[in-house]
Amino acid sequence: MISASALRQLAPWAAQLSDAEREYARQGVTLRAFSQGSFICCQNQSFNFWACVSDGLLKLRTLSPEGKEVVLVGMHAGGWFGEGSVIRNEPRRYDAVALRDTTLALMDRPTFMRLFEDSPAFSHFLVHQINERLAQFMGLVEHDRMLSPTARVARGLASLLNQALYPEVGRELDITQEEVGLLAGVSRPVANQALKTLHNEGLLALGRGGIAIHDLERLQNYG
DNA sequence: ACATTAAATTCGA
DNA sequence: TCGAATTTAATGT
Repeated sequence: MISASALRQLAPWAAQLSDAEREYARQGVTLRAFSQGSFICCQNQSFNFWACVSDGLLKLRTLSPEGKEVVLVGMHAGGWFGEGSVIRNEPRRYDAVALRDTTLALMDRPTFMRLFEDSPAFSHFLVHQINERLAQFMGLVEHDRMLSPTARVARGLASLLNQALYPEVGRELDITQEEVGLLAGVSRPVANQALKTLHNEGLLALGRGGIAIHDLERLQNYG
């Protein structure tokens, strides 16, 4: 079971709950570690937890009919995912793959459903979260054909910096260029060139094992 | 795929 | 415990 302080740190919604609700939530959340490259959950299999990245990096992905990987979204510390499958009580619609050693906080379905039904503050958070995701995906559809590697990298990074989804995130990401490639669905050298392009345009600065964002606005709307 | 460089680790005083 | 030497990891082309 997770500690009260750890829950407070991971879950912005926890602060809005009553003491009793928060304690109830805490008792339904456990931590689990996943090693780099491992599958957290697989498409078409059930995984009855709502999950939060405590530490690490992962991607949600699916395979196109031709067998090509399509990355839906990358997630890092503070991001919650899987509420859709838990609410519908159905198998996952995509895979979650750990891109580095990662620990997740997992809330079991009964706890989730009870909070969802009984706590207005919790439901409010969920609406906010789902709405923000929807906006993100609508942005993707809107720019459907722009699939240049640079644009994909720009959008992949921007999604990790979404203030609504990651309240604690700053302007800096601890992420290697190889991981950027995995998130954007491009090779490492291509990610390197894309990052260089974005740097030349003044959108970000590159460091070893990290990226500093200078212009999130333009990164989000790249292309 | 290879060359370069930064960072992390080991080793010896 | 400090710093040099070595190894490993990330980056650039």
